[in-house]
Amino acid sequence: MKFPSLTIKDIARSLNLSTSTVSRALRDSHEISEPTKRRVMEYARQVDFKPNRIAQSLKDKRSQSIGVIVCEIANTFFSQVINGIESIAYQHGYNVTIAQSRESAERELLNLRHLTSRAIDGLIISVSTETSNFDYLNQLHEKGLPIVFVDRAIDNIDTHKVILDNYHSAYTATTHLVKKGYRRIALISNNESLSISRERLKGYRDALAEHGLPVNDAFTRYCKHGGMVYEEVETAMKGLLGEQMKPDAVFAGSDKITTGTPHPRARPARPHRLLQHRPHRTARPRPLRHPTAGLRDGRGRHATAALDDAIETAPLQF
Amino acid sequence: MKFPSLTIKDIARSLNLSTSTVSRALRDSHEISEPTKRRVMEYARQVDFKPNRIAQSLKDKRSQSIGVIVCEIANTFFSQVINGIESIAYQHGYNVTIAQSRESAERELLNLRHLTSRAIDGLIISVSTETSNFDYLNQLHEKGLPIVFVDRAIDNIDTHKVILDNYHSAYTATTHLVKKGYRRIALISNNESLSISRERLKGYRDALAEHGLPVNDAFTRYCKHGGMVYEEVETAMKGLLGEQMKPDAVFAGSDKITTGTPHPRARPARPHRLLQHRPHRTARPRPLRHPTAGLRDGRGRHATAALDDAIETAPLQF
DNA sequence: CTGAAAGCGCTAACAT
DNA sequence: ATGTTAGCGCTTTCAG
Repeated sequence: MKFPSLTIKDIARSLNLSTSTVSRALRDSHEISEPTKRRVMEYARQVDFKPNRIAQSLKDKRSQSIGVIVCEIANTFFSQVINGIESIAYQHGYNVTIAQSRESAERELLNLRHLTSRAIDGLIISVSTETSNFDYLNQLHEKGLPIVFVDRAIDNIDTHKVILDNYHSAYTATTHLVKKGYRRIALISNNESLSISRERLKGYRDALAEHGLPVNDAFTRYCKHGGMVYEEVETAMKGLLGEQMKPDAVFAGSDKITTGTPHPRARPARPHRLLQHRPHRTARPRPLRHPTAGLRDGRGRHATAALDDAIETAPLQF
Repeated sequence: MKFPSLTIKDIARSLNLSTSTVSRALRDSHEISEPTKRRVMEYARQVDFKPNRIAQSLKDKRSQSIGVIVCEIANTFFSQVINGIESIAYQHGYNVTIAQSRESAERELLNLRHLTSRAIDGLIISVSTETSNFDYLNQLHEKGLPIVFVDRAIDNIDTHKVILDNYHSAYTATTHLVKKGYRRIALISNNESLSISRERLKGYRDALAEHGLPVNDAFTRYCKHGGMVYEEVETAMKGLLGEQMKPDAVFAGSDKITTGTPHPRARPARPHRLLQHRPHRTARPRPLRHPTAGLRDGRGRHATAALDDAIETAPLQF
């Protein structure tokens, strides 16, 4: 805050001590006598002294805050993720600063720059559907910024990732449709570049193949914005219905696509079956390649440990 | 971030200039010659220089970030509010740091202390159901921290508030039930101390009174935690059903109470009618009593203006 | 055990 | 037009 708040200097003056003594006393240093400590602590309590965290950050290059970037907060999935993150972060004295990419690679980059320049101790990110250039993230990672991916990860960056078992879930979903008797199962997927899309695609294709069904490329349609733009889902659906052999079922690759999938106007040979993708949760944390040894929290725990917790505990029920 | 990132000093050294010249050049000051400016800018771009915002904050006592405290992020209402806030904040170069009170006054206070000590330029808060002591908020307000209340406001603090027309909505809802022929309309309300509860209660009572129905105190039950705790809703409902003259309809005072209201096991004389409270939106900003004149954004706009925008544009559809 | 002084990175008043 | 210096609030050598 910018309004006059009292500082260590003020305390020092009032108590006729040096700032360093006050500083040390407040941090309960062993090199300060008990009486002095008490005097300082007591006085600090009285005047409700709060150390300026900004100054502390400048000094020891830690901000005690972690940045979170998701496509959209008002998305049940992500708001729950953020809930979990905030919860654990709070327990460890961390602040959470959030930003939305709105599925735009450009905004994501701007957010990234903004957050990192404001000094975050770690980053939790679910990349936007549009993101295809990972240079900046890679740079940050190589510079040692602890990064945790949620849901949408980047293959080439070797760091902690909390992701779903996309492959098997898609496989199971597709198999379900097959067992129900559907034969021409289409897939409306999120943007191709996303790891989750690729994995789900593979599960879908494998399921078809293993059940002796043909894998028709025309039956896979992509939505660049993951269904955020209504038209793209409509286009995908219309495209499918324009096929000579129309699909008799559609596997919608994600939430937004499901809810956005337009009701087909053209009457299909058989009513369409929309199956929402609800993968199981799997967490597979891997050791960080860059341990960033300097970063520890109050308990001496590695800073990234807090991030791990944050993610591990997030209620990823999708 | 804590890893070595280059500073103005480094640039100055490389370019054989003084740090102040570099600083001024980067901020496009008129007192720097064009050639020098270009040289500095160009070099800064090359090495991807990013000013340390922490240092800037320390200098000019502004953090360019606003704090948001809500009871819970994973609540459609609030996640949408936050969405709007982040969106506008982003446009104005502000960061958003969020914290959850989880309807606990204690956590709220801790969050408040944490956020303010980390220097936020403004606060947007929806107080917890539990909050009854507003001293700290008042203090902050009097110190000049710009505060905006969302949804749940505090009467005594005279600042911007974005609230719903609780009175009329409750009146309308109750009237609706009356017109449907219900006569013994109960109210399960959020905690009594909340302004929204009081206003809704008033609307409910007035509607009953004006339609010639008795206002029975036993027909109003409160949930301290606004329905976050399942038992409290159950208790309230059981209490109502335990009345000699059971209610024939229940007006649930908020989202969480609606969704949490247990199905009555006891068979009522007539099926219960749950009506969810969906007030219209009204924003009634009032001029700040403490203009905190020093606070301006890049465009010279008053800092609180940004906060206003943030709120004004938030999709408060409830 | 306590104090003086330097420094984190940046800005700005004050020289030149 | 550019450089010198001081200072934001805190921590931390380094000296007493």
